[in-house]
Parts: sequence; C-alpha cells; structure tokens
Amino acid sequence: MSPRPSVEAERREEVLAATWALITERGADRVRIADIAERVGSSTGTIHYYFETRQGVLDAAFRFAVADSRRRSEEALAGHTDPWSRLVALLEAHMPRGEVRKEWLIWLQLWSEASVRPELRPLNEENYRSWIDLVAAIVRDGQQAGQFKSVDARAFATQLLTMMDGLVIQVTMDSAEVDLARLRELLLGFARGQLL
Amino acid sequence: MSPRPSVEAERREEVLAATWALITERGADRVRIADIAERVGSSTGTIHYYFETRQGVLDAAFRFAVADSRRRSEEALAGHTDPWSRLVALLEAHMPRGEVRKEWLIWLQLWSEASVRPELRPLNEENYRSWIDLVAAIVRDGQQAGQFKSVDARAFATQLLTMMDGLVIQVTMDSAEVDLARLRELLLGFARGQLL
DNA sequence: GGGTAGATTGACGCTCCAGTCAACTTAGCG
DNA sequence: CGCTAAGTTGACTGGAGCGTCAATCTACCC
Repeated sequence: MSPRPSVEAERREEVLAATWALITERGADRVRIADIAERVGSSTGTIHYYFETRQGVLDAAFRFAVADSRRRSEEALAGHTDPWSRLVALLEAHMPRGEVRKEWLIWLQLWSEASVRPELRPLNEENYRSWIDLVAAIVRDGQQAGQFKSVDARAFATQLLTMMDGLVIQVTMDSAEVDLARLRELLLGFARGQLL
Repeated sequence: MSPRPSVEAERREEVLAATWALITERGADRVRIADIAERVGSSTGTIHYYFETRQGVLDAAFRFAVADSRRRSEEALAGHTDPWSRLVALLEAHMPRGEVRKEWLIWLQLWSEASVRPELRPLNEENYRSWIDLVAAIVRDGQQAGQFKSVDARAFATQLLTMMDGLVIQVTMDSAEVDLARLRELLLGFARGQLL
C-alpha cells in the first residue's frame, strides 16, 4: 500500500525526476516502469514500492513538473521591482530554451492527456490561475505607478498568457513561422502595445 | 504491403473516421486496433488490410483530421466578402463547440505527439502556414479597402492564431478563467483593437 | 459456371510489460 | 548484537494486444 510515509522522500523525488525526464524525451505513453528503474539505477520493484501504479508515477511526475514551473516564476521575480521589468523577467524565465523547453513539453502532454482525463485538469487550473493573478497584479502595479495604460488587467493577462502558450507550441513544432526570437518579438510587442 | 491501390477507398475512410472519433474520446494511445474494428463493424484483420501498423492508422487519422479542418475553413469563408466578416466567420467556424471541439482535441494530441515525434510536425506546419496566409490575406484586403489599420499582417495573424490556440486549450481544460464566451470576447477584442 | 483478384475473417503466436511477492539487505535501536 | 521495520531485489504471472496467415467469401468477367 505504497506510498508509505517514507523517510526516504528523496528516492521518491529521484523517481519523479527520472520520470519527468523520460516523459520529455519520448512522451508519457512510452515511459515504462523498467525505463524509470534503469534511469534511477534500481529494480522495477523499487518503483512499485513508492508508487501503486504506473499511472500514479506519471501523474505524480506531472504534479512535480508543475511545482517546478511555479518555483521558476518566483525565482524570476525576485530582484525585480519595476513592473515592466518584472513582467519581462517573468516571461523571459519561461522562454522555451534549454531545460525550460522540457518544461513546456510536459505542458503539451499534460494538456493532451487532460483533454481526455478530466481528473488532471485541476493541475492546469491551479497553474493558470496563479499565472493570471501574477501578471494581473504586475499590471495593476504598473497602472498605479502611472507607467501602464489602463487596460483590463485580467483580460490582458489572459490574452498574453494564451498567446504565450500558442507561440510556444509553434516553437516546439519547429515552425518556420515562429522561432524563439519571433516569439519574443510578438509577445513583448503585444505587451508593449497594450501597456506602454 | 497495404495500403493497396484499393477500389474501396470508402472503407479506408470509414476506418479513419472511426479512429478519429476514438482518439477524441480516449486519446490516441488508448485506441486499440480491436476498438477500431468494433467501431466499423469489422474484424481486426480488415484494419490491417488497409494499414500496415497501428501507428499507421493513427498517423493517417491525424492527417484525415487536418484535412477536415482545412475544409471547414474554406466552407466558412464562402459567402463572405467583407474582410471583417470573413475574419469573424473564419474564427467563428473554429470555435470549440460541438463537433469542432473534437477537432481541437485532435490538435492537442497532435502537438503533444509531434513534440516527441518530429516526423509529425509537417502536419502542424502546413496547417499553420495556411492559416496564417489566410488571415494575413484577409487583413491586407481590409487594409487596401481602408477598413483596417496598418498593422503588420503576418505578425498580427500569428498573434491572433496563437492566442486562439492558447484560449482553446483553456476552454478545453474547462478553465474557470476562460469559457467559450470569454474566448470570443478576448479574441475578437484583440482583433478589433488591432484592426479597427 | 469456372477463374481470378480483391476483400474479409478470426484464431493464433509471440512479445511486451505492469504488478505481485517471497526472499534478502540495510539501518537504527535498545 | 539480536530485533524490527524500512527499503530493495528480480523472477514470475497473467493479461493485453499487435501483426500474421491460411482459409473463406464476394463480385465480376469471360
């Protein structure tokens, strides 16, 4: 009846990190328990010691990734006080390059999976809500400081973030139309036009 | 060595339509050859007669869906001449409700799958390119008619369409922040602000 | 009404893999 | 140093499901 109230929460995290990586490499449905075991250097039995089922590992890995994403946002904002700088820093921290690109791969898969498994949707909901709250708060700060135009903060935040999602998808698809530089240009162009 | 140059291309399409439906219901990775066979009322052998492998059926179903999406765009534009009407008609035709919602489910899965299987990306590329061309052309029409402001047509098209994708994702996720009405409001709000 | 090619069947073999479990190891504790 | 509980192992089972194939059916033609 795992997961037990284990002292070794570390091992659990190791498993999740390995699963996370495997998901980004080949897609959740191609991740085998044996793959995860090999990656963490254990037997398959150990994976089952920490997680009831394969589905359980995958779902936990999704949750793990979402938490990581939030941590990244908080990190990015620390040290920025000017509203526009804060907004740019936030977006910049999530540009799909390097390790962050993998984070987005998880999102693509999470959306796909959640579209047919509603029980996963709360993960998106929480994340999305906190993103919008964050951006809207920054916008209102900027407006009170007289730096930003008076747009509807929540509407703008939603437009900005959904545009970000859509642009990232195209970057991930290696679209000839949108690369990383173009993403930045279009996204910040939109923000600038609306706020400054 | 299927697919043969079969006279019965109809059967092939039946199989694809059934596969398409199953993908929207449970996700591509949960679609079994036996499920498809049952859905079209045949044996599993018949499916293999038309398609080499399971992967082949799924990929063909994705292509099938993409073609369907394009057909929908063309249909929507017929009978509209005013640029703004054309733009609205195009977007409206793809609002994620009823059957169209299922079309979007395919896209979510295609993006997810293509993110780890690059060979699928051309499907997105073609579709995306033609969308942008379509919207950019409408915008230029409107500008030449003196109805639209002089924004960069291609940049606007990309922003609009990526925002559409992102908004649809949230609608699909049953996000409390974005429902169908809100999607329409934000998307058309953006278009109006940029063009009119 | 025989011949041929296309279409269909469904049983079967074979591979893969999740989850189980009994045995073993390790670490801490008294 | 035993004792206990947590952690680990890997062989095994059972089921699932893809792809094969020989047999059968159908339609059309000569």
